[in-house]
Amino acid sequence: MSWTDERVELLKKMWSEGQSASQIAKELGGVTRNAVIGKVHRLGLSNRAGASAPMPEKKPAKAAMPQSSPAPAAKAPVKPAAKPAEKVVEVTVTPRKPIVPAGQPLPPQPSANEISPEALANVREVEKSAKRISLMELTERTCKWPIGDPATDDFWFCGLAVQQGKPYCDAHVSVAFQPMSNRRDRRR
DNA sequence: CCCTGATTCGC
DNA sequence: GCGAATCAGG
Repeated sequence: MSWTDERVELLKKMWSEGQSASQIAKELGGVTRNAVIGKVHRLGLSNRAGASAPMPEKKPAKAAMPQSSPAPAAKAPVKPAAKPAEKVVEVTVTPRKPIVPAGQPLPPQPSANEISPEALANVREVEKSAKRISLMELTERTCKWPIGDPATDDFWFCGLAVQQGKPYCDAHVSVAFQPMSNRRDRRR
C-alpha cells in the first residue's frame, strides 16, 4: 500500500480528530501504526493541531541519542490544558458488601437497576462465555466482575479480557460505568 | 501485558 | 519517502 492522496487525507482527518495511530492504521488497512506515525511526522502534523487536541499526553520527548545529533526540530510543547473529562458515574447498587480482591473498586452486583436493556442483554451473553475463573486466577488483565453468590460454590469471576485501565471487560464496564446522560432523571 | 506517540536509520 | 525496530511512557 502506498500513501495515495485519499489515504493521506483520511489520515489527516482521523489524526486531527484525535484518533490513535493504531486506529488509523486499522482503518486504512495495509499499514501499521508505525507507518501511520511515521507519515504523521513526515507530514509535520505531529503536533495534532487542527481542532481541539483532546490529548493530555505529556511528552517531554527525552530521546537518548547515542551518537549523531543534528537536533534541528523545534517543537513547541503545547499543552491543551483541558481534558475531555469523561463524565461517568459509578452505579451504586447492592447494599451487600461482597468480598472482593483487594485493590479494585467494588463491583456492584448486577441488579437490573438503571442499566440499559441492551447492555444487560450483552452482559448475559458475555457471562455465558465468561471464563469462570476463580479468585486466585484473577490477574491485572482479567475481568473482576463477580458472578453468582459468594456464599455458595456457584460463584466465579468473569475473567474475560479487561478494557484497558478498567477492572472489567467491555460488557461489564458498560454496566458498571454509565454516562450521566444515560441515567434516569425521574426528577423533573 | 495492553496501549500511546517519538525517533532513528537502513532501505 | 517509507516504516520496522526501538524507545519512553501510561
